[in-house]
Amino acid sequence: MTTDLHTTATNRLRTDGQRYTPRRRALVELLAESEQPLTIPQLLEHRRDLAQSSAYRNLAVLERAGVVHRIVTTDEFARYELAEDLTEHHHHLICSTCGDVTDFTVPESVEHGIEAALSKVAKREGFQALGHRLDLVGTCASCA
Amino acid sequence: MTTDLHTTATNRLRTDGQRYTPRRRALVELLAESEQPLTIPQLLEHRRDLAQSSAYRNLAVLERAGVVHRIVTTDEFARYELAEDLTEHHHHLICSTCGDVTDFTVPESVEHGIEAALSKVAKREGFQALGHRLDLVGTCASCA
DNA sequence: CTCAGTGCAAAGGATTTGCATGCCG
DNA sequence: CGGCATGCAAATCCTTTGCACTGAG
Repeated sequence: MTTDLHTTATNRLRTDGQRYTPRRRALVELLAESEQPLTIPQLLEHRRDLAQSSAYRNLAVLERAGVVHRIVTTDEFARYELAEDLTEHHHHLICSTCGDVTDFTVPESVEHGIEAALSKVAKREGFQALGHRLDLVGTCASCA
Repeated sequence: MTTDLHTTATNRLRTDGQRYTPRRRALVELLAESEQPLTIPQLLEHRRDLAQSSAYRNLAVLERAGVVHRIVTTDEFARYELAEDLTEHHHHLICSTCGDVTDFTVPESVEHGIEAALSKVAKREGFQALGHRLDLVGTCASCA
């Protein structure tokens, strides 16, 4: 299961002509262990041996290969998480005060309703849908 | 109706100890006329007489006062739109290639399902919900 | 050897801020 | 007059890039 993740990562990188190096693997592991998207400073804090510039570069490579996903909230840092298809489909609680992000899921039935409505819109607009994003914005427990 | 918008803006700014100046009004008018969120370069292009720094400052003031809302997509610029309660509740089609944003709405029934599911999650997490955000991410007609 | 990956330091670029001036109250 | 709003230019700070070095094949 965990091996699968790294195998998938290896394959996707290879498709993009890239290698799955120790640094890149470290980043993927950190993201896999975390239950919330992480900023680069957070990643660097967990693994002091990672160089900042390489982290930025490697995350960009991983994103191009479709292994990780970059999300931008309102605060100054971008956050990274594993690509949607490597995790469960989930949504984000975004704290508008501190910018922190927490994951959550909604019932299948709600998902279906959303999907149906969205695909209708996409068709109407000539938009090629890749996925949707449902976030709940508010104030987290610690900022309240 | 249009007057209402400016009256509301005036009041919200006043609450925050701010004035509704001509520059600020110009920004609000531009956003109200547009059917999609605009970046600051776009705003400046429409009104060449606005200074960049003042635009940034005024939009920040307007955001604090709850008159406009700032959204960040994947491209380098932040975008602004009127605050949710000054417009219809709507969602965004976000092009992951060019970063452009288009508005759309979904049926009431879908909205209700979403709201119900989200308020349940919020309660469980001790999260104080301010609103939700549902975006469809993909490739727009002109980038396809 | 070759070439991608890495780290360091310097550069980029959207956004913010300092400061002098202008204007509303 | 007093203080906020404005414009210009300079400063900030996340992110990207140049360059020399190291390591895998």
